[in-house]
Amino acid sequence: MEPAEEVRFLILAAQREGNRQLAQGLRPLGVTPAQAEVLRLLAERQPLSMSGLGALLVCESGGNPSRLVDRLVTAGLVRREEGSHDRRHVELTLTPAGHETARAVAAVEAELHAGIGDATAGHDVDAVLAFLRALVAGQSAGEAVALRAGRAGAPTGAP
Amino acid sequence: MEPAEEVRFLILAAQREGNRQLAQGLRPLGVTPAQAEVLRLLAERQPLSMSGLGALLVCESGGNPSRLVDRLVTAGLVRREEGSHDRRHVELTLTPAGHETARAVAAVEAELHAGIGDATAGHDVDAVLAFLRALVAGQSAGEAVALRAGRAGAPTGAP
DNA sequence: TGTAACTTAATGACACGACACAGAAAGTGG
DNA sequence: CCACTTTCTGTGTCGTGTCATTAAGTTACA
Repeated sequence: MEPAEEVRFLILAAQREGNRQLAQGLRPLGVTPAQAEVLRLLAERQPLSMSGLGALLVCESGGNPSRLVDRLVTAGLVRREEGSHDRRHVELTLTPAGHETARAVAAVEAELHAGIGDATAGHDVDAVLAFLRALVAGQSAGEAVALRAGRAGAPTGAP
Repeated sequence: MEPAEEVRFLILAAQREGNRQLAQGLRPLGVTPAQAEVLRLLAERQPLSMSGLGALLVCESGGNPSRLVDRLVTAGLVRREEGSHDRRHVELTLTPAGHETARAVAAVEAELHAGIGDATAGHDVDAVLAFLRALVAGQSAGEAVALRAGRAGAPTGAP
């Protein structure tokens, strides 16, 4: 199997297994991995509009996460209010229950990250980070990661 | 952002963008990335049972890909026949149209792999492969990749 | 032989994830 | 003030992914 193909399949496999593991850890909290990402993002950058949230989400690269947010509103974790000076905008904020859940999510994520660190001990993480950053440079999901990691703007070759 | 977390998000981003790109390339053929994986697998290892296929698929790590195969049967690309000596088994084979589509899929994949090679030129692919293999070792999707790549059996630490 | 355990595939339920389209609200030119 | 364009959000549709359950077929074993 050619290297690029194996990279592709390994990335797919890692995403699937990581997601499955995260979903299992989050199940007691009653949220899914995608919902958890919204909660963590709001906890850090509240308030956000729908499209502002969409630009920062790594899942759901394209359009609007309306339906994703819908379920969080229904679950009582997120508040959705009309913007005051522009009624097209929506102001998304966490409810107290949402804050609580976001803290629990952070704990589950920390556990997962520790597992990743253990499984890959002895490997050159920086080389892997550089490789993956180059792979997703200039694509919307890649930009979202760059924004989240504080490497905003032009990450590699996009002016 | 802590390294393990960035690895997690970059893997998610890479999977999403890669899938989007592949889906776009496959659209003229009328198949999705998941369906393409089935076609390529059958082209190489025909015939396969439903669970045999499931064990080799990187997408859909868990159970049986019945519904995935269903659509390929409906599209006339895959034939599904009852096993002769065990009627629980199913024999999956490609139709002539399926063979034709599988060849076209291979061309689209080659294009994607070339793009991956270009985007990551100058990086140490072997280090990345080793990292990712360690990350998914012992998990079903990881085993599937190991089987497909010919590194069957105990890939890293699983006896 | 007869039945319990196991394997295999199908299916129901729920939540994504991507695309395309619809519709309201703000800004813009005349 | 009125059409026109742009921006932002909501929604329909299709195809996964995952888990749990069901049903049918086969094997093991008393």
